[in-house]
Amino acid sequence: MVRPACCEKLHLKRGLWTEEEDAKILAHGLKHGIGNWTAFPKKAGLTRCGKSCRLRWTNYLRPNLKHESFTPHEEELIVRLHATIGSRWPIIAQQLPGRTDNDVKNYWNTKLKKKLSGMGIDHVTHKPFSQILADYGNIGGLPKAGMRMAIGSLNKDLKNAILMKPELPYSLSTQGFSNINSHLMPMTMIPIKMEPFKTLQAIRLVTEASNSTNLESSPPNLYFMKAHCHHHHHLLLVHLLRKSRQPRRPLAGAIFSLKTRFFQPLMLKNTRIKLSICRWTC
DNA sequence: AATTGTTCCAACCGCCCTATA
DNA sequence: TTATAGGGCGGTTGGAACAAT
Repeated sequence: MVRPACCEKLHLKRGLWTEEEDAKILAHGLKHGIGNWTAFPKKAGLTRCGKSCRLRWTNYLRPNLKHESFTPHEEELIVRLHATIGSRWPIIAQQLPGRTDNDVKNYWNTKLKKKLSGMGIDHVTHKPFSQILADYGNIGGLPKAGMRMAIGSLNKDLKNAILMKPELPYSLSTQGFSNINSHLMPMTMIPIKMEPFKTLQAIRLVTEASNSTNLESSPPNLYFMKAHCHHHHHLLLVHLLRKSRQPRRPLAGAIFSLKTRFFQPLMLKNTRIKLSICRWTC
């Protein structure tokens, strides 16, 4: 059966929203709920496409949204999370009550990128420019320990993975950003309240792996994350075997636990790894 | 006061994944 | 299994507001 077209844009209004249109969305959304966005504009008496209505609602009109400026604490959280998982704005916004992914993305693009650059920090790698230059000078001389390896050298690289350092080399204060050399702190010293960051780190690693793995043309890729669970240290080794862009074909892999010393099968349904999967691996 | 340059953010675009028929 | 719609997401843009000249 063929469904009606979702976004027939011909003759539909675009651009900035008027107060009258906002009032219609609010009145209908609060009274009847959202339901199907495609059907929403007609029910609410709007000549916009459903996608446009959804955007207006989620980014501006829905209840409990904050419209005031970002606080220093929110700034710091955004930078830390971006350093951990990159531009996964919906996940970052989930940690900031009342903020939307669009808010966070805009704030990053207009303020925080410049602020980091002004501090001499690269907003992509979150490393000082000086360190990037130094690393660049060492290309070819250092192994990519802990990120990529052959199966035959497992023991040596397990050791490297345990010593893996966190990615963010600085912290932010209420007065601005300040460097505290926290990159020298081993992952095991991160307080227990930082657990969500470990989970996010896992998302980043697995996502990077899934983006770069090609079974046909390159050897299997192995990626590490370290995690604590019930006072036992586990080294989780995610072994990705399949490029995930193939629709409906799960990403196959395995995790290795230092506690059990066994590989366990791991199936990742798609590249956009959800938090629940990473919690399962812990 | 007029012009030009810059900043900011709401909204759009296009791609992707999932659900459904 | 395939085709299609719905919805989520990251990147980008248009234009209003503000600042500088």
